[in-house]
Amino acid sequence: MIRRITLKEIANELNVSISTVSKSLKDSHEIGEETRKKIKAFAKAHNYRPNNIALSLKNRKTKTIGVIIPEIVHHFFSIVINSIEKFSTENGYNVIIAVSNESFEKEVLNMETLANGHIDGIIMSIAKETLKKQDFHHIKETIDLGIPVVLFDRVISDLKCDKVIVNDKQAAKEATQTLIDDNRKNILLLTSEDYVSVGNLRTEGYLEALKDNDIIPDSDLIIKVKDKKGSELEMSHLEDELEKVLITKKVDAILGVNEIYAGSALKVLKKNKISVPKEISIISFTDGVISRYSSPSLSTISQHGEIMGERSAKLLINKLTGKTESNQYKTEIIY
Amino acid sequence: MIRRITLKEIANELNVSISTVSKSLKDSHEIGEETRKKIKAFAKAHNYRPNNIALSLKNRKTKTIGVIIPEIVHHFFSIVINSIEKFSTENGYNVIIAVSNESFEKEVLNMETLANGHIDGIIMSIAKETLKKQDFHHIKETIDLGIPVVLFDRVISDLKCDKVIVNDKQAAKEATQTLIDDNRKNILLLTSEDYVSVGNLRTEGYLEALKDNDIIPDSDLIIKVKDKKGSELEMSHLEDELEKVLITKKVDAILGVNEIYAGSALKVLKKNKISVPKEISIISFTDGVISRYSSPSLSTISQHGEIMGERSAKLLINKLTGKTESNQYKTEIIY
DNA sequence: TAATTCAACTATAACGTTGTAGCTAACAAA
DNA sequence: TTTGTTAGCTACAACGTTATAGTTGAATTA
Repeated sequence: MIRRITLKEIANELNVSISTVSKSLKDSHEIGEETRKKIKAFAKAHNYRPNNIALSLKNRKTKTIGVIIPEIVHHFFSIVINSIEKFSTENGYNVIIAVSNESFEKEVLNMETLANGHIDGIIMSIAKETLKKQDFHHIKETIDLGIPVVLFDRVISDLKCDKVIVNDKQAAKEATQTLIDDNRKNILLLTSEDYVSVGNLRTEGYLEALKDNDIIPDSDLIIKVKDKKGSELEMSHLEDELEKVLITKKVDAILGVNEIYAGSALKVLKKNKISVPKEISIISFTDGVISRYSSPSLSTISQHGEIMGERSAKLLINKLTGKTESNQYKTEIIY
Repeated sequence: MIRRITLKEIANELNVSISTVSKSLKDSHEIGEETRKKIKAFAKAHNYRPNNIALSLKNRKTKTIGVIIPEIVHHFFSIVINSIEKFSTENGYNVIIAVSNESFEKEVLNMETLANGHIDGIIMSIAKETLKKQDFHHIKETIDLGIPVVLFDRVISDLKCDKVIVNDKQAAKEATQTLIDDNRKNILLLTSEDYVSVGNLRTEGYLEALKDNDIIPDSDLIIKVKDKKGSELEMSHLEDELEKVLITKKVDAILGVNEIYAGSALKVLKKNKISVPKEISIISFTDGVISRYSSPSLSTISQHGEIMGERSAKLLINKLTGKTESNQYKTEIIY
């Protein structure tokens, strides 16, 4: 086991001062060429690497970005992380991951840990429970400490930070319009509870499209899926409810606010031998793999995970490198 | 913006020395109770948090684990990461993510960055290209620096580190046996090229099971999928080949070494109106979501991503905390 | 010859901690 | 009175780095 060599050790070995070594390695002209060469050769031979922790302490910069996401085993979020990681690495930043598991408490804890630790800034998507509670003190405090934050996808508006969102309302509206244009007017909406802003916006878009086409929304056709962490149970519940609606109501299209819901719908339709998309057409927000392997394919509305990750990372890194004013906040909308 | 308060600042405010503050906050009995109380109250009021970077420098410990994986948008790996993150957080460690994208060069780079940076140890799964090259100098060097490494899933045996693997050979053998017991003796194997140890072991298991049952392996029934990064192309190539075999050969079962291959197979079978599992049964190694939403469901062999992640993290943290000898290496096999 | 300049280096402080050793005043023991 | 003990504090070094402000000795200038 070979411990990494330090400037001090090099200095001792070569009988010069630490400063001389430091400056030589930085090719400072304060140091004579001969000495410089000798020191650089020695450092190279001993595979010298500066200690990044010491540098972090000195520069008050860690070159590391913290990412807090609600889930990691989730196609959309894993795409975003991948994209954040890619862009960050290209720009000399490391990425630390923290998972809130949709829990408020865990999110607060994650935030604390990151804010006290080895990171320069945070990219996050807010947990469902946090959105429900509407308690964002932890985010505010982090921002107050001078740690830049970028929110993506699940965002709240009154925080002093950059944001990256999909124009969910517009996208849902357009999707709904597509269905209507296809002469499908009995559109079942599978959405989440109201406190999830994304689901909410998509519902708004859906409603707006109906209104534009003078269709009166039928509340029986809007299923708000209750979020019971256990998800398995949640899904079977959704499936039951769905089956009920399909019997009592005429439905010729389904709009799902995420791929899990749409996947469940597909399953129910198959079970009931309803042909897709002939009898019922499904459109879903997704970035998932599911649709790729289910037949028939679902029409999908991309959530642009990749763009989202890159934009978020770019916004944060621009703040960190001083390329954008630290007191000016942008909201990027991805169409 | 409020900068975090330091010991020095507290000391100045209260007209005591830095040592006194440090000791008070650690409840040292060297300091009088009154002074201690006063300092603790002041620190609390000003929300004092120790600077973890300074501590890292002093203690030569960062309480951070680096993870290098070939891909992140991948169900198996995302499960492993999730599990690593969970276990690590519970034990006071942060997790830094690096993605090799199956590239040797990127893996070496990742390794370098991590080894110079804010981490105490590394958990990794080796990139395909690295396995192909059989060049592991970067891993060796990291280990030589005294940074403990844990390998999972894609492992090579002659490195001085802990390893966590699935008993792939055994699992494949058992799966194959199941098929044979079901009176399916014309089993098509969809596997990867030989340098991927996992695929290789599974192939071995497959062959062994055939041998045990006195079935002579038919090389036409073993499709080794060439890995062309682009994956889309790769898949359509696989599908073509598969279709060809299905025409020329009798096949009553398919064993896929991963879920992507199995998914493709399923697609082809559907396209050709071959009923699954009546005419052809599919068994696949996977942890994926795909099978959950494809009908009929694939029989799957779990890769135990969760257990794998946890075991890896546990092995590493045990090394880091000195619970296990630093020069003793374990290989854990998950059945 | 004395003052000036300059190249080539070194010393020091600082980033925020902590542990060890050292100091001081008060009191007890001899 | 002198010595010893102790409580309660402070000073200092160290972790590894860099930027700023010195310090040399030799060559150049007046």
